Amino acid sequence: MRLIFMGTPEFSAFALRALIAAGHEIVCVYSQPPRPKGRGHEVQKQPVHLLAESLGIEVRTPLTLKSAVEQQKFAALKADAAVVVAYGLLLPKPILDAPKFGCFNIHASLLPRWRGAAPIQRAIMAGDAQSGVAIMKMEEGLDTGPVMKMQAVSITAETTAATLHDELATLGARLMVEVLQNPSAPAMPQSDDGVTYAKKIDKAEAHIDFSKSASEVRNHIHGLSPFPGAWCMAGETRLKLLNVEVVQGEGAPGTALDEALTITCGTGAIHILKLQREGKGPMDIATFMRGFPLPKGTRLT
RNA sequence: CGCGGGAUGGAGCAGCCCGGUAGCUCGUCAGGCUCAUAACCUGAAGGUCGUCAGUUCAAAUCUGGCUCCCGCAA
Repeated sequence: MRLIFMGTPEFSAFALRALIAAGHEIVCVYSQPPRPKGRGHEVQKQPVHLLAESLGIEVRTPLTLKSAVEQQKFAALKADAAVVVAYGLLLPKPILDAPKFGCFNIHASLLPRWRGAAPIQRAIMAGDAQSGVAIMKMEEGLDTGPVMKMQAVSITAETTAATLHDELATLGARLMVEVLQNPSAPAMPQSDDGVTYAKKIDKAEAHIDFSKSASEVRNHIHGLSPFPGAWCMAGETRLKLLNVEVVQGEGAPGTALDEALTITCGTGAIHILKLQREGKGPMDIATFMRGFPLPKGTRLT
């Protein structure tokens, strides 16, 4: 099929690769414009932008799709369908209606739970037992369209935002390819029950609160791992905790019970498995301790 | 020109301020001890101290450029 692809981050890139591998013709890619970011505030192109460019596909980066001009340019592509994955712009009705079969979206949650911006992180942070991917036919509302295909995956004690992201990106890409084999198949409207919204992650949320239960602390850390990364202070040094496990133990919240960074929480304790100190790369706990010993009794705040 | 930390044997760090031929923890290899061990003992190998230039009798250590990594902030 002649497809328009609209996406921005790495999550979307998985889908773009899969669509191309499935033999679809990508006539144009829409992505968020390059923005100053990172150290030095250098202007950087988005992952999907870079991928499309390397494949020789035309890339458009409009600031909005509300203008009639952009809408005409979009319609002029005469696409069979548009695939939208974490694009970052609202699609006005004229855009949604332009492609022959409409616009299809990959969303990383079991809709209607976790509509919105950060479904992967929110599912883990909330302690959900399951997450998943939904392919929906897009409507004007925020992630409200009828679902064409949905598949669940389980969230375990080891799941982090990174692992779930990759798993769902791969799964979502596969499901989208399947849906496009029969784009006019019936879709199931979303239930009105169980609707929740996944708010954007606020940096202020990333500070670890050891007074919560061990499993809550773990969910918080894993949901934000590795980005933006849940953190705490060890004296003057900022530590980003990446992987932890819940273990037995009690004491004043935030206290090291041993030399191996077992830290007490409100109830129970966590054992740190992987972390990153400011200015350094991620490290497993044994390696970290060789160069940065934290004695028993150390308080993390 | 957003702010800042870092680059030292395979890994993680110290040493740099107060220049003088490199140290710690671990790993590796060999041997020993032990019923046994991620245990313990003994010994060994392994580094042009990121890179280029400068200052100096002498630079990991001081000065300047470059490359790469990371934290914050956006």
